[in-house]
Amino acid sequence: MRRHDPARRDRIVDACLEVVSQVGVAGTSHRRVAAEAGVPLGSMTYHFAGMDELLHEAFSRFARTVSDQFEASLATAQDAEGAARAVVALITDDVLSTRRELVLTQELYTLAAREPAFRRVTNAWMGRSRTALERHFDPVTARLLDALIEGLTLHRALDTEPQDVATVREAVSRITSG
Amino acid sequence: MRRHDPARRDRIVDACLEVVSQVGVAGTSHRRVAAEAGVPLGSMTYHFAGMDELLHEAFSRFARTVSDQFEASLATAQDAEGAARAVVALITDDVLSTRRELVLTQELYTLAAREPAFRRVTNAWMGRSRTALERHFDPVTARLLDALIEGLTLHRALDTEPQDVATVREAVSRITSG
Amino acid sequence: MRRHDPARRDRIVDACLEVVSQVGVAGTSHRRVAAEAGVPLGSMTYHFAGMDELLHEAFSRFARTVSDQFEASLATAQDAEGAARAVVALITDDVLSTRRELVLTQELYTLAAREPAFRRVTNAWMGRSRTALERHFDPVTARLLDALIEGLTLHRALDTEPQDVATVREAVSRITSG
Amino acid sequence: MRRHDPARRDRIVDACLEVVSQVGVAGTSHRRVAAEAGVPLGSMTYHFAGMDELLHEAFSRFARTVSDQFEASLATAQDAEGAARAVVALITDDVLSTRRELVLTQELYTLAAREPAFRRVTNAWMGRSRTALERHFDPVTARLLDALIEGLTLHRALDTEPQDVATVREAVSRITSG
DNA sequence: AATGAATGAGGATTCATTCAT
DNA sequence: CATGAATGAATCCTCATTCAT
Repeated sequence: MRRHDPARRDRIVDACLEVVSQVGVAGTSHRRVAAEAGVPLGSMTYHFAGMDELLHEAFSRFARTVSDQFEASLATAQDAEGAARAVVALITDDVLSTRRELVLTQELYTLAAREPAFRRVTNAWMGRSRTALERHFDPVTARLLDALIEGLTLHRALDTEPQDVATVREAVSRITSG
Repeated sequence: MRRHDPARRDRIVDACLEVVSQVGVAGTSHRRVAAEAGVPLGSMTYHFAGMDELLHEAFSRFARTVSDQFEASLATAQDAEGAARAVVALITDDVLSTRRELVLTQELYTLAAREPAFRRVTNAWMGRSRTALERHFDPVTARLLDALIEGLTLHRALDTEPQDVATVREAVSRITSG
Repeated sequence: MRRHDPARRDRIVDACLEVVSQVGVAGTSHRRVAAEAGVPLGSMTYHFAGMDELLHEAFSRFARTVSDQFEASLATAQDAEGAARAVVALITDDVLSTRRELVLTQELYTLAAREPAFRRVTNAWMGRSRTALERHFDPVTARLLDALIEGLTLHRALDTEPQDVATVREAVSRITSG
Repeated sequence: MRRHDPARRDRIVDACLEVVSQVGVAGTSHRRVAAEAGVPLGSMTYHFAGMDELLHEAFSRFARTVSDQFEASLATAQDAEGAARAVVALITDDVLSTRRELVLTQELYTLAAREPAFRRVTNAWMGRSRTALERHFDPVTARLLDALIEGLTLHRALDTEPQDVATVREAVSRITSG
């Protein structure tokens, strides 16, 4: 009925992320996304050529969102020490501490591990992270820090026993005082 | 026809890993695994209660295999320095350097991010890695090293531009000389 | 091919009754009904959420059809005596005298014995029968007559040796002359 | 292991009735009956040629059991008046008042409506009932009473609103005082 | 421009039955 | 004598996609 619904595409993309976070890429179907978005099933293949296109758009948005938060966090730091504190905070509090974002990140990496199109998404994401870090650290340290953040965040999220902040602080300290 | 085929379960599990590495958990079906293993479709749900049980067994085997290689690599090291070299070698050469293992690892993490049963698999894996590292490093360093390995391996695998060995060596050095 | 086929639902419902009458609820499958209706298998779960919904609709239609015949028969009666004659005729000639209707009635009762949703169908049916009878008899007699019809019809249908009309007439006479 | 387990057949038959009462003939399978009886699946086709044979044996036993109770109830009656009271009691209290027996009876009738082999079971049952009634009533009354019992019992079981005993008593009175 | 109706392919799973042991 | 292992057929259902409107 509504002739022009420019928000519809957006709504579908958001719904897609929600569905993926709930049932995984494996369980995500046009039907489920359409139901979640409240749009007719026929809309799906009208707006998106296929599941791959939809997933690509959804994960691009997801990566950008998380990346924005990362940049914003680091932007507040005045010096390297402040940046290090921001990094520790990011690992221990933020982003992937929520189940939803851990799940979506992993789903994206899984796609990236297999398909180049999604690897471009993760590469852009990693690129932005490093650029943000390079405002406070030298390129090598930035790269190492980025990898460390990745590893600590993941292990922290998967681990059953909680990792204390002191350990994270120690790790960041060792990498940045190279 | 063949009444007793004790190796059949094993063959199905191996076939499952192969299929997952090719088309992902999302694309893995009883049909495909059965075809890959060369067993009738009916065998699948006879030997395994469902897809979940099969995936669990498959990823448990995968984790154990990779973990064994990890332990074996570290076991040859005579001292901390040798262990550090082994770690660098593991990141730059071994295990996940192949696409197949990167893909399977990510698929496992994705499942672990959502389902506790698979998190137990990753936890056991992480536990064994740390124990192996603790034969050469103190517990905190072992834990940090483990996370670093994770992050570097993943970024190395996803990155388009190859990461040089020197950077990895530098990272390990910083973490272990804490 | 045919985009709009509004009669399709109806045809499936009719086909379902036909299949049930032939092989019973136990032997009724989407496949068989689809084949009988001449529609693709995929249509089945498109038009009906599941077997239960289809059976419910089919038996609702069946009950209504039989109930209509019952009402029509009684409507022609001018007085109680005529109604009694109509009842005798119903038991000895009509409705369940055919195998198909006996079978379907029993299948419905079997479902009703187990599932409340189908019991609502039988209750509505019984309600209409009694209302029709109450146009000629007092409520208690109507209720007793209804039960008697049920029992005589069933026994008549299951019995190997044919029951004579005189016996049925005698039964109706005893109940209505209370 | 146990070489001789003569009770096994019996146990399977009982388990079959239990399964049918729970999920209907439609849902009864060798697997379920085997599980209920605690016997290996292979036993099923060893002891019984097929599902039909098993069902036939099970329902024969069921009919005999219910029939025995019927006879026993009537046997205590000293005269026609006592027999009438016993009949009222049977309808209002006994046999089919329990869901399980209603369900099994309907399942049996459903089979009987379609297959002669099961009709022989119901015929034998009806025959015994009438013989029992004929010890107190003339043949025609016995036959009518039998049908009335059938109808009242079924309607009582399916009806949502409870039928009072007085109505049943009235019905029996009208039929027997013919 | 947008969609509801429709469908064939493929999904997991359950099944009765067979047969070597 | 009895059964556990095995399987191919059939089960219901979900799916992405097509197309007339």
